[in-house]
Amino acid sequence: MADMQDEGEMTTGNMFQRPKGVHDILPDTHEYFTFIKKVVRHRARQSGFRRISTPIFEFTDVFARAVGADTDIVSKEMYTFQDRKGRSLTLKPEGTAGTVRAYIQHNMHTLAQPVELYYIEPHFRYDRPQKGRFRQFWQYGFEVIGESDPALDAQLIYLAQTITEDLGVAGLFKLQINSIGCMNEKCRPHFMSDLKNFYFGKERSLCADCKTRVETNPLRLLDCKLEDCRILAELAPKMKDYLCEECREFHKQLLDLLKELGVEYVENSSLVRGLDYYTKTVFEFWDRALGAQNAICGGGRYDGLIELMGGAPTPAVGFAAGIERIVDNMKREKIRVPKKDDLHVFVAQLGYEAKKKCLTLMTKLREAGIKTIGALGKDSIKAQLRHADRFQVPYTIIIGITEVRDKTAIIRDMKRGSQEIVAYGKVVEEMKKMLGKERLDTYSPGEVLY
RNA sequence: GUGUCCAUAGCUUAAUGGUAAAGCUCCGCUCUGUGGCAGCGGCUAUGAGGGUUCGAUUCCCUCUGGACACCCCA
Repeated sequence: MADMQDEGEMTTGNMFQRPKGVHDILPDTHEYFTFIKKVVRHRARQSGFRRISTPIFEFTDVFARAVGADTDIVSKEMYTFQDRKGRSLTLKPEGTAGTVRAYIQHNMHTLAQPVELYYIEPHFRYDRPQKGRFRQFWQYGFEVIGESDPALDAQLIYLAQTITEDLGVAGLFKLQINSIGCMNEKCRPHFMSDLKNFYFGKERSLCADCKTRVETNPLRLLDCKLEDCRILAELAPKMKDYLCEECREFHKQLLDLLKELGVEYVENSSLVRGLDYYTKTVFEFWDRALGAQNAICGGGRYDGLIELMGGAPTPAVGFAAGIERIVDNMKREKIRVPKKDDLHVFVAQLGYEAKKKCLTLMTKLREAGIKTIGALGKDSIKAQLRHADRFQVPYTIIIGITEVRDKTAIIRDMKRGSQEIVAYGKVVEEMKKMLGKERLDTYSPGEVLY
């Protein structure tokens, strides 16, 4: 497990740096995050998924048990620390373990099955950062717990596909799919023992990592990228030939249903995924350009996990997608997202009496759904108008001592450079009229996003 | 965890073993009640620590951070 202190203390001096691999999401990028969350929520609701948030940290065992002690995630990528009573806690590296823990703990098996949940949460992995990979990153994910049927897998994959389409990046990715069988004696265990036998005596030809994998995690031998290991992997027994009757039929149906749904896929027998809990279906959406960090989305079926975590035997399937990677792709493709932050009106004031009037006027404008900003800290009209220009507002309202005295206000059309004088009491009404079909930002609790 | 490259102002870049330069931005003024343009002025920097040296921003070491790849994954 990663020791959180092995990188020393933060920099001294008059400037703070960020810890390695974390980043600030600035307003321009948040436009993308907001949009993605909106799409996810929309598609989730359409299919009856309901949102869940599990804690940022859990007892370390939750992940060690669910993800698998010998996986890379658990053995070297977790943010693990002790609390004041010496209990080992870990920042969540993925979303399924916590969700399953919650399913069991809250007796969700008493709800109508399958239980369909989704999440949009930050996750943490202690890993060397690079393109599309950070130590804190956001994922949205979907889990369908409580029933087993290829149609559920198909529907879930279709949902994953639909969301990437909505986000405009579907064309960049292609679905890779495989079945890694189940724990039935005749299925994966049989395959594993034959796989071990195949590698028996061939250890010399393997890389250091793979030498240990033979014992700890033989499945991963199949997707080692090193040349020599790959040659052996080609010759090794194929899971496809070992699937039990049930798994074989399950997978066949799934592929058939995907065709029915019009989802393109590539069968990839070396796709095994780095988490131990998967059974039967595994899939990832890969960058067609075949770069590094090419998966934006991955998941699969995990029929054994709920039982492994202490619940009743319960089948389930799920996936998660990396939001930063999607944003990267959207930016690269120059995909624009709807901007909801554009301002409608700038309020400029001249003199203390006018400033007082402006304070209340701004409040009224905002209550009416007109997105309003001012520069109450600036005194010169020049500086204020320059500000108005910077914010690209269509209109500026100007109130000075003359206007206070006459109970009026000036409304300036910033594009045309023309302006007119209106009665102070009618400003809000007048502004609404001028903004016309602009979407006003009225408050409705159901629409609050965060 | 491994490898390669990198770190000068808010941003982009320049220069030097001997007082660090510019463009853009920001703020102000010209213009004391009207933005975009122009002119002028101002603020702000050698990531941190140590070493070599008369002197280090420059050379060396360590740390921290950044970029990319490997491993692995979202």
